[in-house]
Amino acid sequence: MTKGSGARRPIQEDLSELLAEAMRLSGQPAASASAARGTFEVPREEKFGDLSTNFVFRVAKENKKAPRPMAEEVAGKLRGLLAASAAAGRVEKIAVEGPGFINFYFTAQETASVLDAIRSAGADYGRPKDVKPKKILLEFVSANPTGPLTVAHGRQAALGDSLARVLQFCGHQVTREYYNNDEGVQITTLGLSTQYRLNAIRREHDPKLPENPPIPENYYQGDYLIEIAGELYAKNPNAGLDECRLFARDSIMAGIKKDLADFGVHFDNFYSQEALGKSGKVEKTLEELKRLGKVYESEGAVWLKSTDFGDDKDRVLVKSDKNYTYLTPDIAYHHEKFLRGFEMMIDILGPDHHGYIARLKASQQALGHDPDAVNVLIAQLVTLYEGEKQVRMSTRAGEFVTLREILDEVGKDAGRFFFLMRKFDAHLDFDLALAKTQTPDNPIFYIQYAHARIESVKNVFLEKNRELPWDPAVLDRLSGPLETRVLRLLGQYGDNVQAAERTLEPYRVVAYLMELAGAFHRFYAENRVVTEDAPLTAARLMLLTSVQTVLRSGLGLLGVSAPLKM
RNA sequence: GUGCCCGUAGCUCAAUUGGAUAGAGCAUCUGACUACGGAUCAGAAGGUUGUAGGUUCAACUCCUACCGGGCACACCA
Repeated sequence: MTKGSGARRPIQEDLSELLAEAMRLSGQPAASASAARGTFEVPREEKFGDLSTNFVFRVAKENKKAPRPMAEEVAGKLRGLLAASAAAGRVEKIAVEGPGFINFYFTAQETASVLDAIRSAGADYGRPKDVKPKKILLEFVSANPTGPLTVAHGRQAALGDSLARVLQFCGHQVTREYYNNDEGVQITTLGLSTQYRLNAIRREHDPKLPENPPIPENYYQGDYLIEIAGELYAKNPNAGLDECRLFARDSIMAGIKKDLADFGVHFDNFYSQEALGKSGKVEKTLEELKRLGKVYESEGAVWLKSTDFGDDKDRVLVKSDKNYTYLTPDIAYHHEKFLRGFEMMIDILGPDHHGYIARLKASQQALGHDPDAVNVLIAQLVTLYEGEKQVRMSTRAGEFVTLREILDEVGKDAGRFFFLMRKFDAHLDFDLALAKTQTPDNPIFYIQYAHARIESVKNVFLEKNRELPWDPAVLDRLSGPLETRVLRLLGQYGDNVQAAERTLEPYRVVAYLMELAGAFHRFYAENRVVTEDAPLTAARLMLLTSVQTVLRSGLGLLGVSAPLKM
């Protein structure tokens, strides 16, 4: 068996050395291969070749020379050097185009060699090689256990989970954590609201009891508390306030965990704020800040000097009634993240937390940590549509669309996919009607269908053959434009994954998969795969198998299934 | 009022973080099944990138001002 060409080093390495040498020959000193390497990119448009460099522009600027003639000269040297280099036979053409770009066009064999790489790497194909592994704490959802998860949490859950998958795929060590805000004012209000509902139920059973007053405005209004109070009534009709609080809190949290599990999202750890408080770590952190001289007392309250670290005003940590603000335990929590040895923290929050970022980072800097290690991603709001019609959402009177409803309506795959389709900092329009349809208009089906369709073709072949063929010698049969387009995209998978890792944006994987699926469908519409021509059949089956591998890998990064049949 | 985000084709969004003639999908119009899954594919049309300046070989991208939309500005969480 021949050794796969995927084991060869990336062609950029060879080309950057060549380029540096060509620059030297053209009388340009200080042109290092490493400087050249960073300038290579895959051109946006296919007609500009497989790889492109704008290196000449950068050098021309320093030397105040016209880029185009300089590029011509360098390209001439490159052509001369190519034959004797490691890249010989891999590059078909070197051309100067536009204002001075040098474009490299690969040979058909080089383009098709990606299939070898995919076959030998399998599920590992596309894993970036030059990513420095980090210990990352990814905190997301972290919804207060005062009500069921909403669509907004759904988006955060899909984003966080997919991001974790991308980061792990790139070699990072990721811990998924849910900060459980299980004590404090909101939970107290939850207890009161539950008690209110319990009283109402008690009165139904015993009309002699005094009538319930109208429900106070600041109480949680949702019907889910009536249900929970009903369960509590069955267990203990005379439950006191404390029992109401704990019962409702734990019952809601159990529901949240169920929703997350059904959405395919699991956490490594649920970090309890209550436990944090009891551990004394909040006091210790506060002491630490005092020792460092970052807090002061004024008007009976304790303030953090966050303005020293870029915040627009100082923040209260201990109120004049001696209670902590929300910020204080959260500072201790993030301090703990550093002490637990995490090098990078990612917090996914809703848009209402925008103003929170500066003070949180300031607090960590005050404690001597690197504020840039804390990455806060603000996931923008989701607007639901049913076709053209907007689905109204209102937190008023406890009316909102829950994640559970999304799950019931469109399912896990379509739900996750739609939440991931856009950049997280852009508003998301979620069309429930579209997510439910099984037509090519629906991008999730378009991609999954490509995967299932390939399986179906493979099965047609396997009806008459024992196993799928693999023969690198026939790869030159994949030279048409539609095949080339697919091959090129396959080669770009790793770059796209790495872009998702660098920008913390899983939507890049979504966009890539749509492109790959499209290129496959176009190829498939024009070409019959299983024919009498055995080498051609083999070559095309190799192409399809590789597409399937990459589709499965990419869908895996989104947490979306890759069905064999639909 | 102050700060942050956004403004790209009729609609929803891209544009490799400063690169080449600003690209897709939907919708519209015109086409393709004796077919391994038509649950698919091809073509046409659609733009002064909110406006006006600036920075440079090169600006949707960076800077300034203005216009329009969203969000945040608690001893709430």
